[in-house]
Amino acid sequence: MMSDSRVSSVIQEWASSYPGQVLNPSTSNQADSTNQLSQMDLIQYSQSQGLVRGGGDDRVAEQIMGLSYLPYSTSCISNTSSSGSTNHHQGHSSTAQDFSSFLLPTLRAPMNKRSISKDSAEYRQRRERNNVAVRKSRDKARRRILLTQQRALQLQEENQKLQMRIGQLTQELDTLKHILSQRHLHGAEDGAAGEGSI
Amino acid sequence: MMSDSRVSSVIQEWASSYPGQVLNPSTSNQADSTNQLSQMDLIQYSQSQGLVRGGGDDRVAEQIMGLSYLPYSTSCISNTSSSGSTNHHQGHSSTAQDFSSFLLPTLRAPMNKRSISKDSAEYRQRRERNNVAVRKSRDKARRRILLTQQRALQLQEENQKLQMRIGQLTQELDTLKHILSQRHLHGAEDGAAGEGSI
DNA sequence: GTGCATTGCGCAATGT
DNA sequence: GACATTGCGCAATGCA
Repeated sequence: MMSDSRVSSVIQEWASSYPGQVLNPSTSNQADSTNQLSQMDLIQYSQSQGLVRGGGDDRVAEQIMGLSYLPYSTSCISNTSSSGSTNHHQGHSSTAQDFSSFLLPTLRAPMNKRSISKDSAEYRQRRERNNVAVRKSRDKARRRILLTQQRALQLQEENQKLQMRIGQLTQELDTLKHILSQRHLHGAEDGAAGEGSI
Repeated sequence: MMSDSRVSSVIQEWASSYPGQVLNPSTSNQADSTNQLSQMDLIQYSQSQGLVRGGGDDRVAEQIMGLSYLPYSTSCISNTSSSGSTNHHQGHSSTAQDFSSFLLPTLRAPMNKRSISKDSAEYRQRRERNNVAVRKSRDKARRRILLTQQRALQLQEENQKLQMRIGQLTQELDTLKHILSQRHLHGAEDGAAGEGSI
C-alpha cells in the first residue's frame, strides 16, 4: 500500500504531542499507520474552554477578581528580566526605575495577601518564571495544533487512496464474479479473461 | 459506535470553518464523503462567521481592570486612572496622582503619536472594541481547533473502516481467484463455493 | 506548600 | 478607519 514515509513520520510526531495513552505501538509496523486518536484530543479543549461555557457572567466574575491590583506604579520596576527574550516593546526598560517610593500608601496595591508586593524580587522572579512557562506552554499548544492539522490532511489523503483501492478491488471482484457466473451458466468454456487485466 | 451520519455532519461543519476553497466537488466520485482538506489548513484562516456569542453586553465589569501592567517603563504615566471602562467609576484610582513629574524624560511614554492618551474616551472605546474582537477571534480559533480535532478522529475511524473493507474485498477476491484457477485446471466441476460465503 | 502547566483576559502591534 | 490576528505578560487555577 502507500507506505509513505512522510506520513508516518508526521503522525509519529503528532502522537508525541499527546503524552496520554495516545500511541499504540503495535500499529507502527503496519503499512498504513493508524494510530489511536482517542478522545484525548477532544477533552482538553471542549471542556473548560470557552465553547461550552455558559453565559457571560463567569467572565465578569473572573475579571472583577483581580482588578484592584494597582495597575500602574507597580511592575514598572525592577524587571530587568534576564529572560526578556522575545519581548519587543520594552527595549528601553533598562532605564526603568523604581517609582514605588513616590507612591502614597493608599495608592499601593491592596497587597494584603501575604504582602505580595509587586516590588519584591521574589514577585518578579515568580512572574518571570510564569512567563517562561506560559511561553513554553503556548509553543507546545501551537505545535500540537499544527500537528493535528497535518495529521488531518494526511489522513484525508490516505482516505482517498484507500477509497480508490476499494474501487479497484470492487471492480476486479465484479469482473471475476461475472466470469464465474458466465462459466456457471455455460459450463466450463475455458476463458481466463479478466484474471490480470483489471 | 459512531454513525456515519454524524461523521459527515461534523466534517461539513469543519469545512465551513475554512471559507477558502476547501471543498472540491470533483473528487467526490467515490462513495464516502471525502472532502478536500488542501493546504488551506496549514496556511491561515480568515473570513468571519458570526458566532452565536455576539452580544458584548454581558460583559461589563471586565474593563474595571483596565490597564493591566504597564510595560515596565513606558506608559507609566499619563493616565491617572485605571480607566474605568465605558460606563463606570474610576473608584480607587481617584486618588491616583501623576507621577510623571518624577519620571525622567527618557522614561516617559513614547506617546508621541497623536497623543494617544489612555484617558481619552476614544482610547477606551477602541480598546473595548478590540477586546471584543479578540474574544471573538479566540472563540473562533478554539472552535476551529476543536473541529479539526474531531475531523481527525473521524477520518481515522473512517480509515480503519476502509482498511477493513479492503481486507474483506481482498480476501473475497483471493477466494474467487482460487476458485477460478481451480476450475481452470480441472475444467468446470461445478463448485459455487466462495460466491457469497465470504 | 512549592513549582510548573494551563487558560482566560486585556494590551499593543500588525494584518486585512 | 474598523475589525481580525497574534505575541505577550498577568493572575487565577490546575496539578503533581
